[in-house]
Amino acid sequence: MKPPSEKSAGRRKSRPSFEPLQPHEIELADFFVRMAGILGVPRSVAEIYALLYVSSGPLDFDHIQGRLGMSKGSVSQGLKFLRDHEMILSVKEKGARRERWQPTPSLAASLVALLRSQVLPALEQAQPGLQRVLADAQQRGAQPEVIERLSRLNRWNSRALELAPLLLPPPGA
Amino acid sequence: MKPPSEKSAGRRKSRPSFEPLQPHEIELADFFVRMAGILGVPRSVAEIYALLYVSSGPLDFDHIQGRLGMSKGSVSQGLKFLRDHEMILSVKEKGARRERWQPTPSLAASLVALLRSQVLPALEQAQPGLQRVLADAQQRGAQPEVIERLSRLNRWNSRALELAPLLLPPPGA
DNA sequence: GCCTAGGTTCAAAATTTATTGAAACATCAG
DNA sequence: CTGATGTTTCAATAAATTTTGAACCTAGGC
Repeated sequence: MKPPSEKSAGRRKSRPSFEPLQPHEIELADFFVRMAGILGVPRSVAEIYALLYVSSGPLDFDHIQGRLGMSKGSVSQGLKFLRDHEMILSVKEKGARRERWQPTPSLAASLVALLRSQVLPALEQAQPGLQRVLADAQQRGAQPEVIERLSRLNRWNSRALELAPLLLPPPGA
Repeated sequence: MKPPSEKSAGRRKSRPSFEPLQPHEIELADFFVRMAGILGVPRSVAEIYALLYVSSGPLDFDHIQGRLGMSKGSVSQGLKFLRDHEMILSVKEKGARRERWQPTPSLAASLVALLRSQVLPALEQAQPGLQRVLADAQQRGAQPEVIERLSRLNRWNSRALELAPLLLPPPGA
């Protein structure tokens, strides 16, 4: 209820008002959205990443929300996803309360981390089940053709699990 | 309305009645469903593939529908998808009307074809857009950091397009 | 402690995607 | 041609996923 004592001396508080995405920004966002779609990553996440990717400096929460015109919830969840997959970094300025975000230096590394997080758990979880399916088939005296298929599947799974830590190292390298 | 003249001499016509999936079949289906999910392939498609994969001989439309308990439409669309991506082969017996299906010999090749069909079009379609975004940034005198990022993205896209036909050859090899 | 800027959570709403089933189509035997 | 079998199409429905927004935390300044 109290009227603002200062007009707008530099720290605006009420209506930040961000401009909508420019055509070139939209184009890049479309690209990221499409690519993300292949991996099942939601549109909002791709949009956030794209915005950070074309922006010169790190952006804070409100900028992202404002420029993309998306809800707080989506921005929060999107940043969480990108953080969890090591696709963005926070740049905290000393004495400042807000965090500001920028893309991780290597997009390649980011993608690898992303794939890793999707494929690895599936492979690991499948391991015992696949072995059981093969054993079962052998026990039942299934056709050699089927046994062969299931064996190959098992070998693949094992090899993939062995190779994974080499191709997709967690922290060090 | 006419009563069956023959009891069940071998060709049953009214109630084929297929048995539901066995535990070991379900386990394998779960694996394929999970993996397919990563690539955005629908559950029903993965289930069909899994069933063909554990089955000894080729299966016809009705068997697939019956054992998976899914609708005609889903089976038809699923088979179309698998056909289009060269993941299954039809084995037509001479004189028989129905087609019978079995998985392509190489699952690896199938997966490659699948990836190809998802990623390549996206890369191709993105090419001009990405170039435009980069040109735009240069023209606007954007930060060197941003220019560098966009350049790298362009180089990647180009290289991926060059490599694609080598890694993922369409017919011959 | 108390207040507030900054951010998270999560159930409900909106949107997207997959599945169904009835009608249309195709192909072959007679 | 006719009738039956085998398959595809596609609008309607169901299911899964994403987005929203309001309530709820949390840390830091006073």
